[in-house]
Amino acid sequence: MSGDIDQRIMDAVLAGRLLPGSRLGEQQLASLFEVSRTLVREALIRLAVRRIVRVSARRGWFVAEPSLAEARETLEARCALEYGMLAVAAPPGPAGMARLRGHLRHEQRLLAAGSAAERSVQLGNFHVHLAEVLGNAVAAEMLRDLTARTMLIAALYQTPRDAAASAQEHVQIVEALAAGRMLQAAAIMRDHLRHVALMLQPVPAPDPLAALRHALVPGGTASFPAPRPGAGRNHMSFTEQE
Amino acid sequence: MSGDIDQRIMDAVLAGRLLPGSRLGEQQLASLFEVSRTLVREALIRLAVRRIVRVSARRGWFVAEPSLAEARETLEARCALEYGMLAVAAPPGPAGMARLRGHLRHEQRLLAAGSAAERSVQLGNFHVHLAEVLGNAVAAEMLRDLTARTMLIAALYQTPRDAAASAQEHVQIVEALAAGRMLQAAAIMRDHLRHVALMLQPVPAPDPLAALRHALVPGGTASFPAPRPGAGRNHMSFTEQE
DNA sequence: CAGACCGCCCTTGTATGCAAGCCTGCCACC
DNA sequence: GGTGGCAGGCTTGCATACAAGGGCGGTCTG
Repeated sequence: MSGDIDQRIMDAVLAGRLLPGSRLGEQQLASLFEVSRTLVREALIRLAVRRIVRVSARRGWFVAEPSLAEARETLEARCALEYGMLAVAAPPGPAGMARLRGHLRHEQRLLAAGSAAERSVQLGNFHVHLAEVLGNAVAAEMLRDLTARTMLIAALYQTPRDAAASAQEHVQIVEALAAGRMLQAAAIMRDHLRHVALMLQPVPAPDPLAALRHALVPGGTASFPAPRPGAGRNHMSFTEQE
Repeated sequence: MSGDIDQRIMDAVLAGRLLPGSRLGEQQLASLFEVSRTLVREALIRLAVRRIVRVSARRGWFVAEPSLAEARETLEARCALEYGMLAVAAPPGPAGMARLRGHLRHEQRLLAAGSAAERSVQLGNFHVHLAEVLGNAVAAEMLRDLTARTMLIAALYQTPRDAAASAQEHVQIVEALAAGRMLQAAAIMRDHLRHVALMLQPVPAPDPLAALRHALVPGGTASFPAPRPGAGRNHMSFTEQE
């Protein structure tokens, strides 16, 4: 299949098994998947268009590391899209509401007993499902990519935000939807995403040069670029399941 | 360069030199650009992710022909995104306003003397520029693709809508922005895009089997899929400029 | 001993070769 | 004359071979 390898890599990213900056060697992946470099390369090209990976010419492929500015713009774009989606759309029908409520139950289940990665993924999927329920597959697809990028952003910049708080805001959105108050739902969504954006921390990761940099530049923090977590280090841990 | 071929093909699509359904043979393009099939193929793969082209396995590559349902969803997604973008963002600064006004002048110039294709492209670019002026490059990039897809949609379904009307609505949006009335601007944008959506005509093209289909299925129109305009026919007309 | 230079190795970039499938047009047969 | 089958050619799909470039380590020199 065509999108097979894409999905395998995507899954690993979403599950946090591949962190931002992880190296993705073409030959390495080809051996792992037992195909030629051609198919791996095509998959990586597709993922690059979606901004999940990036290629540094003749150096290698890496899981994307969105800059802080890009992170903020991504969340702002989500804010615009999802706010507008709710403000413009008609309230979902009973079937749609049932589906959303089912997803909320799923979220609660994972809050009680689930890995952090699972929780994050499903909290993101809420937004995709919402778009689908509102009848817009095109927006849903855009959100699928945007939420995936949000996972990378969270891995880089997000302080351990309480997943329960996110889930609670999802509940409020669904309640507003149930009452047919689309503008209220939109407003909650806007604040929800802005909350996430406000939680972004400029300092992305433990920095091996932190002590030295601090000693040399006690006041400013912007003089030296800080390397990404494990940039150049190999985070590969696919843990194939078969 | 990497995105070189992509852009050449994209330009041809935007200019209307490549219509929806046009065949894009790998070897044909490779000869034209004087590269191997590899690079052409990679470019086509990238464009496929962006939904500008599609591949039918072992049959060939074609310029995308969005279905009517997909067309409506694309416009609705744009509606959501652009409405939300305006509703959520802060008013642009003086430099941004100047840039928008400059683009409006450009539109007016093309209305007076410009090809239909040029007009359409620049009317679409207004939306991209707007996103950039509002400080969101991520949304701008999404809109770049969405407006391109809108060109394909227009080629398939749009009745000759007066370009002047669109341009006039752009003027109104910029005026609202200048007054700092973001919600008003958002509302105009929403209606603007809904106007376009309402103009979509279910019948995409002359259908050589229309008589036969009508004779066999007088009531329903959904039993037989209708072939796209010139499906299988070759619309290639790159008219290289060099 | 420190620093700079050089060469090897590992990476991606590009082209090409071969395999597989589909469409079309011809031919034989009914 | 019409219809079914078959084969050839043209298409993409995938693998592999080769080219080009950068990083790193060793070595040589000051």
